[in-house]
Amino acid sequence: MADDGKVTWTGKVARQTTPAAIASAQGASLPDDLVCARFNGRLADLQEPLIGNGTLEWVFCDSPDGLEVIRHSLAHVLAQAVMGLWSQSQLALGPATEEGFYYDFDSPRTFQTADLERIERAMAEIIHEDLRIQREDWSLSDARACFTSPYKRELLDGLVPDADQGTVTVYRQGSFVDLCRGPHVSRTGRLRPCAFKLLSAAGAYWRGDENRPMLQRIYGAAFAAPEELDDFLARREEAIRRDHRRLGQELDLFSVRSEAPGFPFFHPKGMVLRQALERFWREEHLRRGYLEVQTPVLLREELWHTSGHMQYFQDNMYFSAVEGDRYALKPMNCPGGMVLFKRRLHSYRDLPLRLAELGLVHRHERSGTLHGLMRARCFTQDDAHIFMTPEQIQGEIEDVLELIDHVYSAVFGFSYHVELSTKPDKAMGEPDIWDMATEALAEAMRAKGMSYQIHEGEGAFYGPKIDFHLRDSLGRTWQCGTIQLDFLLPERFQLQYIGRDGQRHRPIMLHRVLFGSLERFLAILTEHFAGAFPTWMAPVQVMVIPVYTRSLDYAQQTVRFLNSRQIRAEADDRPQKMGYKIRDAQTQRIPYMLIVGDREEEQQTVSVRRRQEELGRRTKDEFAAMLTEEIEKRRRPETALAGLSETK
RNA sequence: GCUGGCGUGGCUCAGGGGUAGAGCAGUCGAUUCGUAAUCGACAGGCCGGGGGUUCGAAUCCCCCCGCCAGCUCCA
Repeated sequence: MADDGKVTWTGKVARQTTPAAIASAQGASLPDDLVCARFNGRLADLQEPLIGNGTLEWVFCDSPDGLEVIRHSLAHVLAQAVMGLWSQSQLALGPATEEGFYYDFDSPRTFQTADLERIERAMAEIIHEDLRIQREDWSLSDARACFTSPYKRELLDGLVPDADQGTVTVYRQGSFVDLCRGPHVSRTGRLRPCAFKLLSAAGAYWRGDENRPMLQRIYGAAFAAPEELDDFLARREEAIRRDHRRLGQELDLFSVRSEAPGFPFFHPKGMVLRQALERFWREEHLRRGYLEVQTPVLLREELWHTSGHMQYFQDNMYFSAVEGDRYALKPMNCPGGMVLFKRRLHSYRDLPLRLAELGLVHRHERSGTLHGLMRARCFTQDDAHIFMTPEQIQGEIEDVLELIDHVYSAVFGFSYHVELSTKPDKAMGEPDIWDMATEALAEAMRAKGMSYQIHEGEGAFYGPKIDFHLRDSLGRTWQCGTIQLDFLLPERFQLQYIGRDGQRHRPIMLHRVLFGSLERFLAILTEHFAGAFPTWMAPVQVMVIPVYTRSLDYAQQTVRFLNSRQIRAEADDRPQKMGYKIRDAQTQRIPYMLIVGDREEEQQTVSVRRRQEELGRRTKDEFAAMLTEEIEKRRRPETALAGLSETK
């Protein structure tokens, strides 16, 4: 057997032959990193009797499948450890996850952070004992008799037992027995080279249903090697350092206060970021034939009946009553766009009509879901509603796809993937309309040669959508842009245009956002750049730092010079040493520092420091020209990791 | 919303029945210094809010509010 995982074995398998036996027959002892086997495409334990002929592949711990099995086995070790410590606990479920594993318990013990360490030690002991992990086939009735936990019972009831044998698989390690599909590593000692760490304990609903009991879930991270776990933990630490709520505080960008939970306040510096983003957004849209509009935030309730929001979105809406009239705060911009389209009769010559709006929407979000700017109760959608004829659908979708690609890839340097979200359970309109709209979106993506995944049942209530998920510098993905094709709202609002034939026709509408939410996009950028924004966005682009107090006049003169060239520059006039001010500017992620002392003043130059890098002396004109170009081209830092958060 | 944890000066945190502390930031003064923290003084808090227990509560108990993690939900 080779250790590269590619070696396969093909042949007739006698009943009761196991992968382990085959490996032994090949004359090798089982290597430590062999996790399990894949027999005819299905994962199997090393000790599992194989049935029929087929191809056997070895699965090692460095493969995705191998790692998943290891994590799953660790979940069992966790369960065994918890049962050993608190035997009154009942087991629910414990699968592998993206980075590790978890197990859900119903336990009289409320797990505390301090317990995690204790559990970890118990787990290490179980691994040290090198218990055999035994797979067993049980009859359904035996299983029912053994597993008294209501959760296991429910799982048993949901299982369709093998039609002939009526058996379920059970795994045993020492005194611990768990109902499980498997596969698992053959002995707990096989987990020894792996690295794991228990991360947290928190509540989780049984089967993810908020109407069912809440269990306690213990999360762990696990990797095949200690270095990978270290990497993972380091990435987690970095994510905490970059958290936009923390940077929002440190860089004085925004805050959410208890006076308005979920409704963010933007500070002057945060406002500069917003405006930079908005200016950029307007440029891109005006260039592409969009017209900007603004629709009211508060509209009469009647309108929301027409749009279907009262029926499908009411739980997320805020209401108000004045002079006996009932109003709703808009949770979406589309109905306002509809009203605008209807303000007069349109000709086919007006189409496509692209109405763009930076619209502030309000949605009631449950308190536990709020998360800084990422999840707020009001946010600005960078919306557009494109009204068009059927023939224009394809071209319009393609144009939006291009716009989004330009902004994500070229300007911000994000990679992204695309999903097509289809009809949800709670949806308005007929299935054939949905099919038509979904197909049109798919067709546009095919025409552009884009690959996409299907996201079943995740569409909006009025139409299917294309979702854009971008990947940030820490490898996390965020849903931002969407394109939604809507045949229903134009119908409900009875939109019309006069066609070339002189007859009235119904337009079709495209909803789309690019950033999704301006606030959330800013949060993503904050974390992606670790607060070290590209110069064109930076709240303060240049900090002029006088070396001596006597240099302050020259520093202020330099600031005025830069301000007159539309550069956001400030002078640090505090009576502090230069190093102090440099450190401060660095901490504030200001992209450029200009050091000015006697030498600079004499020659009318500035000493340029770009973040940590000294660029030497330039004339003021040279520096301004260089910066203006960088700003106008909206150049971004070499890597998003530039100017990191740590203190030297 | 649910489960658990947490709320002490602008920020980060110590104190856990005897009446409030540090560092940073701020103000004032001294220091004139060349690429990541100069020194000193001063000022700043009804210890999230409301009830209760107690001679006495930041500290113990109850109820609210907010924040954090996870679940559920989502741009």
